[in-house]
Amino acid sequence: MARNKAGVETRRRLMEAVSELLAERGLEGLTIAAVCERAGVQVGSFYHQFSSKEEAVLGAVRAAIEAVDPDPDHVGADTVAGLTQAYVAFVTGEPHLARVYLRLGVVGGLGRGPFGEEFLTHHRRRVERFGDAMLREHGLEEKEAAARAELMLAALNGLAVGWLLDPTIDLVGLADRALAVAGAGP
Amino acid sequence: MARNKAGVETRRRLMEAVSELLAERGLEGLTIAAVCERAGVQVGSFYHQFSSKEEAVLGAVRAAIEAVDPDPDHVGADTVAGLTQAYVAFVTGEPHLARVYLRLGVVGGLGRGPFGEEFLTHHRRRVERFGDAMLREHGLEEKEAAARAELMLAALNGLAVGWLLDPTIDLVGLADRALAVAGAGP
DNA sequence: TTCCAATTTGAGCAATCGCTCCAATCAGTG
DNA sequence: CACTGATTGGAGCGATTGCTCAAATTGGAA
Repeated sequence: MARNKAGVETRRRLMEAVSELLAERGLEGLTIAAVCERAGVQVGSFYHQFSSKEEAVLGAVRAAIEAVDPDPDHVGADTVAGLTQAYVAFVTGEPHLARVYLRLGVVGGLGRGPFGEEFLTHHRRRVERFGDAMLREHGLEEKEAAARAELMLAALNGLAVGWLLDPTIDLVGLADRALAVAGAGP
Repeated sequence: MARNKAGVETRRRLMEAVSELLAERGLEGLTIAAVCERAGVQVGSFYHQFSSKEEAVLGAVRAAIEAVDPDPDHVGADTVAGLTQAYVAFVTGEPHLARVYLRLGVVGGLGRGPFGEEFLTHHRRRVERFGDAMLREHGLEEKEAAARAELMLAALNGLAVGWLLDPTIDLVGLADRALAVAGAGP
């Protein structure tokens, strides 16, 4: 067995190249030719490993989405502040991947390809975790916590969009302000 | 004068076709050929009216946004509630164009093509109008009003993203909530 | 009517892209 | 070593795209 040792390595290099180019050029600029050139591999090899461009991208996207998650394994309890900070850290730390991430959310949507589904699932899970944390920290009824969580996450996503567009805005300060508002409430 | 009567009509039909196809197929599926076919016009005529595909798309999105602008001519005074309602109306009334609009914001950015610049300019003007309205309605110092305006707009953009992704969320209710919070403040 | 600038036409260019195909090569296996 | 399936190389296909350009047409202006 193990007759595919070389194939595994090629696949890894290709995935790495996809991630890098996704960060550098976005989804638009990602071409098979560029991926193969960076991976030091020919087109034929790419299609021996992946059935399509989409399939390869999806793998890299999943990795980018998981990078947003401060606690991928669901151990320990989230805090609203912790989740907020993690999100801000992701956006400022990996702005290019954040852009791709948000782009999948905007372009995608229900029934708009595998990207949208993937993003939606992740989005809902994050809202839920924000809601749970709010439920835990402040004594709120479930519906109120859910609404605040949805709004809080919307504010963070919107701030990320704004900051990617115009890096001079005070992302951290505004996120803190949103956090304070979400805690106090009307 | 008025030697360009026919040209004006052609331009109008092309813009209409762009809007329709943007709604039907999104930015990806928008081709010059399809636009021209729907407008009943040849490709050459398109390029006599617009210098590029980008310019046409930008015009269509701009028109859709201005269609719901409560005060397009900058006379009179905006209200925070009015601006908020206009944005929600745009998103719910023209969801496909709203998606394109947000997409321009996410994909674009400073030095990322004409789309980004345009979006940024528009975004800043909107923040300013929100800020002015807040300054007028509540007695806030300028910096505080600006910060609240930025956060408010971020929340609206984020809510739009969320709603486009998952139309079951209560966009209107959450926008109202954001409005209330922005008015009350910390 | 004559004129001319605005407008329209539509074939076609140049570039790009995802992907196919098959021969050549490589490396475990028996 | 010989065998054989996995892997690689790379030319190139077929389709699409945004856009150009020179010639024809149109219709107000004088």
